[in-house]
Amino acid sequence: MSRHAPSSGAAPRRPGRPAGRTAADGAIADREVLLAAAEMLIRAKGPDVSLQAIAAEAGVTKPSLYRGVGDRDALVMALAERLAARMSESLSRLVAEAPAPRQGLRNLVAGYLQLAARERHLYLFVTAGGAREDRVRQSLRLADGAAGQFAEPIAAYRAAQGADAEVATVWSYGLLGALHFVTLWWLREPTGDMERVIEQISELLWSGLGLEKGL
Amino acid sequence: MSRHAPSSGAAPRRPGRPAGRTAADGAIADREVLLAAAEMLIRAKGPDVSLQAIAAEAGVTKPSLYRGVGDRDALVMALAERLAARMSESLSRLVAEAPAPRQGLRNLVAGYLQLAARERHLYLFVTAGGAREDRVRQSLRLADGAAGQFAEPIAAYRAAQGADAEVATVWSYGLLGALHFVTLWWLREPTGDMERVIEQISELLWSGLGLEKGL
DNA sequence: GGATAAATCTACCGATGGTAATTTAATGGG
DNA sequence: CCCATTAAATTACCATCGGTAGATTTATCC
Repeated sequence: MSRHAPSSGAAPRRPGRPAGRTAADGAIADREVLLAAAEMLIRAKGPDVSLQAIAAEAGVTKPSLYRGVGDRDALVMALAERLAARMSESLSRLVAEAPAPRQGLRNLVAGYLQLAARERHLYLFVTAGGAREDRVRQSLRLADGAAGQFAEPIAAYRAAQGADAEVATVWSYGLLGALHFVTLWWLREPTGDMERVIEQISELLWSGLGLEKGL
Repeated sequence: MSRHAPSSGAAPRRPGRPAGRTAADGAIADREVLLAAAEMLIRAKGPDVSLQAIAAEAGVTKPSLYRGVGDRDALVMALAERLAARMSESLSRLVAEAPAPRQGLRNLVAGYLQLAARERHLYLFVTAGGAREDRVRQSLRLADGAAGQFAEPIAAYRAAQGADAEVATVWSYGLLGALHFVTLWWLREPTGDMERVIEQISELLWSGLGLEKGL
């Protein structure tokens, strides 16, 4: 192992207040360092890393990790917010640079799938977090962050059309749920080409089932 | 004695092979008993029950539970299959008795939401199962069971229309994902009336976003 | 320079999933 | 009829994990 990080070995760091750290000078900076280390380790080792391993990766021990970011739920929450922010930025840019709304949706779907695939471990870590917390919250952590971003333009459009803008919240969760499940399915069975999947789910979200009969 | 809940006390049941049990006579029946006890306890105590508690509820101990149903993943899987079967049956009936396809979709959505709400604990147990298994599989357990049921009529309809029937799989996961997230959101925040939510998500799934601009 | 506060680590706890070793009863051969 | 073997269940245990209390060292302040 290259162990480009403090991992474990090195200086066992005897207990006690560290030299050169004044009262509340690094508390916030530490948090970023800890979260970055967590992301790094999750990318490397997968979504089932222990808090001890994360702390070690950051060069500290569990209690310090707790002081920095809180319990495991807080950690997953923080990483979910980070990832949601990155996704929101990336996706909204993709949508904005599309020539037409339909293309915007397609770009959104494509960006979502590709980003999730690229950040596979992190995506799974934040969407299927630990099991001892509230399970609803657990499953919606990432969605909660993104739903607000989705709801705004939907509500604006509906209002402009004179239609019921109340659909925005439900539609946001519905869209994210569809994206999420298709993403999971794709992560598990990345068969065929992704382009086709992107086109297919885009078509569903854009035009709906529109069944005339059957089902 | 009815003792529908051996829970803990009662006869501590000394070790050893039980009296009156021949070789492979009750192995399969036992499995059903164990699963029923698990369902019962999950309904009563929520989705975070331990294997020890489930075993105790069934009147046995952990190793017997293992012999009967396997490890925790196998347990969640088995209960997911049971629930998926119940939902499929119930939902397909609701769809079948609808006068028109659009009403069928609405009935489907309504049935899904209501069943999940009624079986809240069980639903959460099978959709947000333990954290030590494969996370993709974990999140899709229930969906995997239902996706097949959804795919068939979708494919049939598309084929009848001369359209690409390959969408069936992706659309199934997309639909289930949308239903799942809206369900979770509703379970967490059951505000307003459910009828409105049902109508809203049905509209999205039937007609799509159909945005002319924005997002 | 000594008391107090802060920051960190070591050591531990309780619970959990999972397994090994043990105990009891049925089964089958002599 | 008795004993070895096998099946089925329990008890006892292990490893790991999340989380916390207590010990330990350094900075800060009077």
